[in-house]
Amino acid sequence: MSRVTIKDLARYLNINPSTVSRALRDHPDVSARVKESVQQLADKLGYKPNFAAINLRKGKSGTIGLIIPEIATYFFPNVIKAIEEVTHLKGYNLLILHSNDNIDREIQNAEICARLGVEGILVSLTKESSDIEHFQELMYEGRPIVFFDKIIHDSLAYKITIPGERAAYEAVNFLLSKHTQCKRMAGILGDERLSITQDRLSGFNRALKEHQIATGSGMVHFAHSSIEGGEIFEELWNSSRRPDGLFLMSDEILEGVMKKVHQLKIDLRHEMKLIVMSDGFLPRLFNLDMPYIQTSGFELGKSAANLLFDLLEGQNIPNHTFYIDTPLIESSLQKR
Amino acid sequence: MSRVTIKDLARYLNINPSTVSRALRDHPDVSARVKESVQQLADKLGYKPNFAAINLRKGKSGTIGLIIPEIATYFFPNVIKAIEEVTHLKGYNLLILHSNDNIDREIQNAEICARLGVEGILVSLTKESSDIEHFQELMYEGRPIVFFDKIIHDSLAYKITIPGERAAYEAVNFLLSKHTQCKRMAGILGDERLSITQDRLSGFNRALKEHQIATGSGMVHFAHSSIEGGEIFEELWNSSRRPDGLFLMSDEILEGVMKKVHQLKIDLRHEMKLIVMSDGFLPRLFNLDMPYIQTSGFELGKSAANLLFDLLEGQNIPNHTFYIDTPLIESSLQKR
DNA sequence: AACCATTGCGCAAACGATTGTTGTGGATAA
DNA sequence: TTATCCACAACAATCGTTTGCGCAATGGTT
Repeated sequence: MSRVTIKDLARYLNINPSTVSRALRDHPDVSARVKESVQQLADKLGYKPNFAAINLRKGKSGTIGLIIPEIATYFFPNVIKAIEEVTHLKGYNLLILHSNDNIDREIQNAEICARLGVEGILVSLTKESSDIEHFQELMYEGRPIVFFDKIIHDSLAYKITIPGERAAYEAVNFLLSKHTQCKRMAGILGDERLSITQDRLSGFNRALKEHQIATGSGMVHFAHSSIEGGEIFEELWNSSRRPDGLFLMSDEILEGVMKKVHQLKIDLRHEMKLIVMSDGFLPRLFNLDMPYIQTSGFELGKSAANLLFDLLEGQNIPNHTFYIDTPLIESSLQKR
Repeated sequence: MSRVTIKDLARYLNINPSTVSRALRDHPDVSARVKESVQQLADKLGYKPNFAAINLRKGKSGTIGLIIPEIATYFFPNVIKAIEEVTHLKGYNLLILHSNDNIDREIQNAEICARLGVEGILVSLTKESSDIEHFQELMYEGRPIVFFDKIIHDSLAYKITIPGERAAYEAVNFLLSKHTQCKRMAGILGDERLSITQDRLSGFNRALKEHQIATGSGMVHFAHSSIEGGEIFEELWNSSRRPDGLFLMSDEILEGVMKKVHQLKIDLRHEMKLIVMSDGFLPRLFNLDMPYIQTSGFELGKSAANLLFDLLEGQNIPNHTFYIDTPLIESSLQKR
């Protein structure tokens, strides 16, 4: 592909390719005179190193792989952006593999990472992933892997996620305590198979228990899409036992709920308090006086990428599990 | 990186690497017996081909590059998703390079594509890109490039974009004609440097001219951020010559406007008609009876990727400029 | 003047896979 | 029996770069 090679330069200058290589990499064994002439010719002829050859020779690819279950969501674009920023800073390239929430594609993607020789991998699992078997091989080969966001808790791997239990607890606790004093809490969560759903569910339940509210039937619902989230909200709203407090675990669910709110022309203010786990975009978009737990995809991506590079640089990191901060924003009206 | 190589298999079976290679690729020159034993051993030892070696030998990378100015927007996540789908279908990998709306990074990214030997490139330009000089070299080398969305019109390259002039014209025309009969139109557009802004501006002006409305001062504004879009809206709203029709060229601007609408508790319905160019997400989120021109990032991404692969497959494509469909949705309430 | 250390460069072997050419043994045909 | 052909594998070169080693000059030290 790239036209002019080191050999070409060498031929042209009547010197050995090895000298050209060293000259270009500023090796001390090469005289300044030669270095200069090589540089000049390289510039003139537009020499571009061939990465495939370098990778082959060095056994490195200068690339890190990012495997994500979905792209077009509230969360992942910012994750990608942060990761891209870090990898670029470190002089690496980013290969993005999309699993489309499909375990088979995830396995394929792990394969691709192996074949391409990516040096490290960042993974957010699909709903369908119940283990990380398919990454074992990569890990045996000593390639650092960091699992983030959607993870398997009881794995030995490095992982970094949102402290879902704590955050959900805090959220629900906020609605149940002094400020708002909700009496009848409900929650709409995401796919049951996801680690983040289970985390947040635990926190939700702990808060209810602590406030001595029975975690009875009909209080927790799982939505598998934004639309289903809206439908569940409608049912809750029309229920004879309409809750006065509602916990939503994600922006996707909030989206569904808000659509229903608009569609049914509901005025929530005096009827039902909402609290969400969100990056803040939707809450601030509607300019509602809504509390939320801020979950930053950007921060998570950044931390995951930094952790990966620490590992790549050979740092010994005894702790395998990390959490990022998730502040409670009491109102989406307050400026950040 | 990958542990076991063709050489290892060959040594183990006491045969030549070339035979192993052919056996694995099902070459007719290899007997069934040998093929089978090679396959078995390869499976058992978990042989994985080394892409760097293959790339080097074949001069191909199996990778296509995607260069985009921004990730976390309304538009690009869906573009990426579509492109990823197509490339995956074709058995290629996708390398995503982020220019962060910075011309220097864009040039860097072009470089990286060259070095890595990507086989084809998809590019959406930054605001700062005023030419495509930095892609010439890649094009000389015969690597197909497709520019999409944010392009340079008077370049000879392959390009595919939204028919912004037509679409904006249609949008404004819609507000000015029978249904709504707006009399005083204004427009909020994006960064003046972008091709898509200029396109849409032309369409806007043409529609005004055709309806014999002076395209006087104070009617067209350029917003460089979502927030600025909101501020311009506020000014327009409070202006003594408040427009009764408003054209917004993107979701980013609509976002800013809607925030203001909520913040100022404005009821637009009888005062000001809006029309937007949008992928439909925001209009449907608010459940407003809002017309919009649908601009689908997904469709654009898909078409761009397909065009690139047509080129890669050596098809002769005389036409260099393509447009995607942008239907007028008369109300965001109607189901799609 | 003989010696040693340094400097600067070439040589050649890798990295892992592919591929054109050559070689070998056995079957077939004359 | 001998010439011919085919099926199957081995050989070797190659992709572009890197790197350990060797070896000539060079210059400085006794």
